[in-house]
Amino acid sequence: MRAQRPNSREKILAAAADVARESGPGSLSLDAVASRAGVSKGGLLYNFPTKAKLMQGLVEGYLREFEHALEAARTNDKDENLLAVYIRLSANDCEEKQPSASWIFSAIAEDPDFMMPIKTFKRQLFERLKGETPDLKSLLICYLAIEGLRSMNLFDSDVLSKDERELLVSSLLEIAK
Amino acid sequence: MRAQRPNSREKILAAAADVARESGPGSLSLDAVASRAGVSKGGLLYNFPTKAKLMQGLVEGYLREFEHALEAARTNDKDENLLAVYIRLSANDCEEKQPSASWIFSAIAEDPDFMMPIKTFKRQLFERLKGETPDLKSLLICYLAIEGLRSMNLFDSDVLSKDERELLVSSLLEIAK
DNA sequence: CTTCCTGTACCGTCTGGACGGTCTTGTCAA
DNA sequence: TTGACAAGACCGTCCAGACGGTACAGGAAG
Repeated sequence: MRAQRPNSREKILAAAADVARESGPGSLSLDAVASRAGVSKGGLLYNFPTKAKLMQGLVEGYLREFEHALEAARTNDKDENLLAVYIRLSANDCEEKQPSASWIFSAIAEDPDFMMPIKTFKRQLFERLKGETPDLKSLLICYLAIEGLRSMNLFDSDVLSKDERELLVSSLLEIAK
Repeated sequence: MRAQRPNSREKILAAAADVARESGPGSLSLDAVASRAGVSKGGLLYNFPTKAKLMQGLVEGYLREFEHALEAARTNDKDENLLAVYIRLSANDCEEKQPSASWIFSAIAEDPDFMMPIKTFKRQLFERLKGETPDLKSLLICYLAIEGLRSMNLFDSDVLSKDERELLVSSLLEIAK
């Protein structure tokens, strides 16, 4: 299953994300992705035999990346608790002006079931956090606030100023400590 | 501009929301909406000359309803502060198992610009909250956590149990006080 | 020879929307 | 009271375009 011509899949995935962001989530057509990736439609359909597989690939890549980032940040700050690591990592993600994952809307429009891996991933993460965080109240507040931050980033909604965002994050880290 | 056959517009709007929820946001076609509303396609296009107008109608109705609900809850608990009212109202909205506004994904897929009224509305609401809430830190945490709750409801993601949700809300109300 | 692609031609389906016709309702003059 | 008439509300049909997907002939590289 691994290892076609090394980077073709990655290029296509990146192209799909770009198209979704720039042309709008509803305009994620195979032709657009193919031309953006510098690949013919036949080539695209060789790597992803169907549009559903493409979406699935996007979701899996997203989850894989997040997991890696979390583990990396974890081993970096070995003394910090998991919740704090998660807060910092998410805040970093949301720093980028680019919504970074607006292809999610394409996936949902295509079929809401594409979100299922993400949902179960989040459930597992939350369970893990519950196991490692002593105070449930603090966890709930921090987790939900981060969820809110991610949501605002995803919807490209900039109601918070930079200062406010920083104040929020530092407050959450205080609570998580 | 007002007053067609009294309730035809409302019926169509409700039908559109139903179709989006049941058939998936990507399957919100005019035919589906028309048949669901018990109206011919011609009749639908008479009320909403274009699909964009339909989406616009959904957004406006959503905002109008929310505003009314907020004002109503406000006059009911005249002594409570705005943030607490907002928290309670949002928590109530998120109680429903039905995502209630999953047509939003349809609108985004159609054209992300449909979200602009919602964005400016939220910005205004946040400004209002800032004006009426003494402690910025509390406001940020509460507002973002509620945003997170709304996001989870919208994505139909049930990582929180009922008890956890209630604990969260009571904690937020404590902070907001 | 196999793998990985390119390029093109094509098909079936769906969708937004334009269009002309139809039924209903209100208005007003005689 | 009645009949004429116009505007409003809605129906059914049709169409051009876009899209996902298939099929197939080739070509370059290892």
